[in-house]
Amino acid sequence: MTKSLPIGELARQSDVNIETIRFYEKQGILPNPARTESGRRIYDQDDVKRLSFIHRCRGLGFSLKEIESLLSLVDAGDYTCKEVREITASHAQDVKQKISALQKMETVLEAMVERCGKGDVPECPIIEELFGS
Amino acid sequence: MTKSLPIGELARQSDVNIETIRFYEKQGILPNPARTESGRRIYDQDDVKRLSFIHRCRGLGFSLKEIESLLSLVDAGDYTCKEVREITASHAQDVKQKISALQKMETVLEAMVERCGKGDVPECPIIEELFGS
DNA sequence: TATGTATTCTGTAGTAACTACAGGTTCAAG
DNA sequence: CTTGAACCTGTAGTTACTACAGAATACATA
Repeated sequence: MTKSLPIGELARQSDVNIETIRFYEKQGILPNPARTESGRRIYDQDDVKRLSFIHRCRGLGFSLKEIESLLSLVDAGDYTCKEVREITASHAQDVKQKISALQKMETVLEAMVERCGKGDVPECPIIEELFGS
Repeated sequence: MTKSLPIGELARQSDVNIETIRFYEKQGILPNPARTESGRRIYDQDDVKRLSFIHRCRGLGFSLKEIESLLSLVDAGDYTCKEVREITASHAQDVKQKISALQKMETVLEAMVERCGKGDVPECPIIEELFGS
C-alpha cells in the first residue's frame, strides 16, 4: 500500500500550491480525494504524479481543457481506438510545433550568450532570427 | 518605406485578435502606435513580427513578464553585457527544460498513436511514462 | 451625393486560471 | 492543556485575455 499524504505534502512534492490544488479539484481536473474523519483531504503518490503532470503541461502552454483531454486518455474513458488515435495525434502535432519553435529560440539565445561571453554587446536581432519573414 | 496596416490587418497577419492587441498596448508590451487624423492606429511589418513573437511565446507557456524580459533584449535597453548574458542564459535554460519535457511527451504520444494504429487499445500509462518516478 | 455596411474607437463587463486572504477548526509537540 | 502549524470553506483580487455596447469613421456603390 502507498503512503497517504496531506494536502501540504502533495503541494510540496508536486510544486503546486495548496489553493491551486483545491481549485483543480473544484474544476474536476483532480478527482475528489478521500477525507479523514475531520474532513481533511488524503492523497497518495499517484496524485503527486498526476498533479506534477498537470503542472508541467501548464508550464508548456497547454490549457486546462487540453490537459483534461490528455488526461482523458489515462482515465479509462470509453473511447474507441480511433478516437484515442485522433486525440493523441493532434496533441503530438501540437507538441512537435512547440518543440520546433523552442529549438529556434534556443539557438538564438545560445548564440547571444556566446557572443556576449566574448564581450560583444549583441545587437539582438532575436525577433528577426526567430520569426522574421 | 514599409506599408502601413490598420489594426484589423495586423490582427489577421499576426493571428492575434484586435482586443488583445489593444490590451497589449495598454500593458506596455506593444508600443503606442502612430495614429491617423481620426485616431485610428497605424502599424507596420515590424509590429507584425513583434506581435507574432509575443503570440508564439504565450503559446509556449511564457508569461507576459517573461516575454517583456525577452523583448527588452531587443528594445535596446541600456543593459551591460553581463546583464544581457544573465537574462539570456536563464531563458535559454528554461527553454531547454521545456524542450526536454515536450520531447518526452512526443515520444509517448507517438508510441500511443503507433500502438493504436495496430488496433490495440493502449492502456495509456502516459503519466507514468512521462513523469513517473 | 446619399446610404448602407464594415472597421475602428473607448470603455466596461465577463472568463480562465490562478493567488491571497479571512475567519474558523483540527492536529500534534511540549 | 495550551499554543502554533496545518487544514477547512468561502470570498475577493490578479493576470491575461475576450466579448460586448454604443459611437465615430471609412469605404463601396447606387
